[in-house]
Amino acid sequence: MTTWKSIRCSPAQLRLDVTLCCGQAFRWRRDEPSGEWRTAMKGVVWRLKQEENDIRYRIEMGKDQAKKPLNAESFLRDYFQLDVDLVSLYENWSSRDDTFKRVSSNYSGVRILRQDPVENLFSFICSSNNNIKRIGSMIEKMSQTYGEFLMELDGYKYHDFPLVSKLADERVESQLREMGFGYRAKYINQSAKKILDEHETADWLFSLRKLSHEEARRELLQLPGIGPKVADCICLMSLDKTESIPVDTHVQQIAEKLYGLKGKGKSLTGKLYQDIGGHFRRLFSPYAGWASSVLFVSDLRQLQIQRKRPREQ
DNA sequence: TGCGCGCCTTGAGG
DNA sequence: ACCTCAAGGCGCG
Repeated sequence: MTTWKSIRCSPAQLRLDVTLCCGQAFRWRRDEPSGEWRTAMKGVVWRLKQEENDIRYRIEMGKDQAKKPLNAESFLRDYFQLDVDLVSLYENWSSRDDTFKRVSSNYSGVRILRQDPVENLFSFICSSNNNIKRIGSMIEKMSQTYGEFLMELDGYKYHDFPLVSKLADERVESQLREMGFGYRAKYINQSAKKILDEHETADWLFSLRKLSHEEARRELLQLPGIGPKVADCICLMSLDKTESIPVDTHVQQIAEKLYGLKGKGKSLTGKLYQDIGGHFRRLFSPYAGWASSVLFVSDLRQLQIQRKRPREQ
């Protein structure tokens, strides 16, 4: 039986509410009324709660899931990259850029997760021309359908994220289409097949951590449904490329409104994509991707609504 | 090679 | 009812 334990960690170093629902991971859910954040990973259910100076945590295991030993604390330290001192980074970025200083003051504790590349990759194939809310429900359906069932907790069924081999099955494309995935259904199925065909196992994805940003990016771009932006998301969020800057519509708007960077038209050309990334890298290196994610969060209307909720009652 | 354009699915919000 | 937009990618000219 597991019990609650805690890791010393201030909200300035990590804010669960913003970090877990700002569109980098899509399977965390807030449980009410406990206020816990819950998800399934590595064969167990994770329960987290933010306290004043600690992150409290515990894991739940199903009956036959004591297979492999799992050090929960070291997993969480790795997943949240707690060795990275976020407070120092904010100070550094703020000292180098007044705009960041002003904008970030309302968004402390926004941290890049070190995710599983498989989940990260297939989640972000779903992200194209889509919104965070719907991406979340799509990933949820995918996990319920193809991921291993772990256990039920408080009436909710928890599944691991699907194995690549499950997503490579012939029937997956039509099934995902029926589930409302649209044109992304084909990309998911084809990318899964291609990974297994050309690289034997999904371990290949983890091996990209050892490559440079440019090399890893070039590999990812070979997969269907993965363009420059999604490749940079994967590089940043699961492959340790801290300088990777995914430029989406939000980052583009911030670059234009707050930093005066704009192209000739309103479309995001390859040149503008590189200019924006280059500008932020000059400002915020070597953790430029982390800094740009803070700016990204500040532009999310979805979060601004959520932030007001607790005060209204 | 680089760029601009239309198209691709769905569903929430205006 | 109709439009736009949402962490875009692809194929074409």
